[in-house]
Amino acid sequence: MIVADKKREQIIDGAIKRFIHFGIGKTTMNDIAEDLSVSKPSLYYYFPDKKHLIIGVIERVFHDFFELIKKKYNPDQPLEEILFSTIDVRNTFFQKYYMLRITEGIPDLLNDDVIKGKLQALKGSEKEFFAEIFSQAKTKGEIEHEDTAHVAELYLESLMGLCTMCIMETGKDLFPDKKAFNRMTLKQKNLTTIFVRGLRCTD
Amino acid sequence: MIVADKKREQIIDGAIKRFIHFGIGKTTMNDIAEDLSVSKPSLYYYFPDKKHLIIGVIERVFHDFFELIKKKYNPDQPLEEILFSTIDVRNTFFQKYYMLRITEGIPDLLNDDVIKGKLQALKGSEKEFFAEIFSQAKTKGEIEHEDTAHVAELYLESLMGLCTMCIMETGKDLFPDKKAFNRMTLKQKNLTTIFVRGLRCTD
DNA sequence: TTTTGACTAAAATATTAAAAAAGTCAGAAA
DNA sequence: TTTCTGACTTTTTTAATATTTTAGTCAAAA
Repeated sequence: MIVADKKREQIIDGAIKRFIHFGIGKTTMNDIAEDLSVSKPSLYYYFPDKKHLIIGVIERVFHDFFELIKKKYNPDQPLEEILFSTIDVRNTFFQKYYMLRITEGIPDLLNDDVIKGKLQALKGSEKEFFAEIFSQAKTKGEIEHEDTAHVAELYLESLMGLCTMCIMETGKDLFPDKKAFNRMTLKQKNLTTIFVRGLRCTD
Repeated sequence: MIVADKKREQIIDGAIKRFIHFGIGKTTMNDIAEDLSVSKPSLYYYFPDKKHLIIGVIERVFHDFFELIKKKYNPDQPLEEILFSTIDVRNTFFQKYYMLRITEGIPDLLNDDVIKGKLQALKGSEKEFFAEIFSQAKTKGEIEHEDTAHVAELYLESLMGLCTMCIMETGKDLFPDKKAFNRMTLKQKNLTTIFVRGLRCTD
């Protein structure tokens, strides 16, 4: 990694700190620049606009997330344990970076095509990784389902769906409290247990 | 049913028609009154305020929904078939009454305590009914899971979660198109298949 | 008991001015 | 040449206000 890239990463670090504390909408480029004791045009030297800085942040968070689940992944474990472990990692990240989600702020951040595409691609990567997990489990004879890519997609969407339900229950852009959060994790794990059993049985 | 109640139901009918077409937010009490060729105070004779008229609409829709799934429910069918049937009914209603969902309009309709309580109660009824479905399947020896109430809750939330994912994919308050809608239904059914198998297997 | 025209009070909307933030650029510093 | 900055312009948000629309009321009629 060259020096230039290092600086870029530092800016992303600074942005993340601000975003976590105040949310994307309430953070200005000036805030970030001041935190780093540089001028605003410096930021624009590394990022064409705020949107691309946000994309940098998103990429970083996902990258760290992928690193961690890959590091923790042990194909020798039973499938259920593997998935439980990823649920814990995912939810730790979810909690830590919750403020990034809050759409309040940038008007239509989620409607932006570039960001939508990026998120789509990252979701694709995650899907691929999970397809690999299910494939390995199939190779080990732990499950009997054919289309692992399809299964991975269904599984991930179900988990995310439960997560969204949890957020809606809490009430829009309120931070879900510890209790609601644990209930969500439990539900995700309960679904995982039934799901894994369902993949095991053929008939 | 007395004449008074009949009039009340007619008002709800009129409100539903408007709501379906323009959404709750864009519909005024005057609009509804004019459609029915009565004066606005007439509406207020039957409903203390707009909120209670909306509650009346919600109750009606859920009532019709429950009537239909109960009518279609045949305990002798395999569990999977029963659940498939309810998915179809649910999604038909979902599509028909989608405009009721669009929160755009009445600012914090979903944050209102009375409406929240009502929806909670109705969701509770649905949960109970599904717990009954799972209990019956258990009695028939089709599944082996103990806590049917818990299973019902998990199942329903997973389905709703997939639905929410579909809506988010389409993009906020845009009506999901036929294709996205069918994809959603398919996912819900695929999950159901795996879920039912998962309940069948003990280990 | 049910309905209404004419009313008030509250809320949504449109308008505008002021402030804040995004983004640019010529040129300095490394 | 690459990286950075002060001073600038343009675009967006925000705040303040006037205007319209809508919810909800009430005395009285059907």
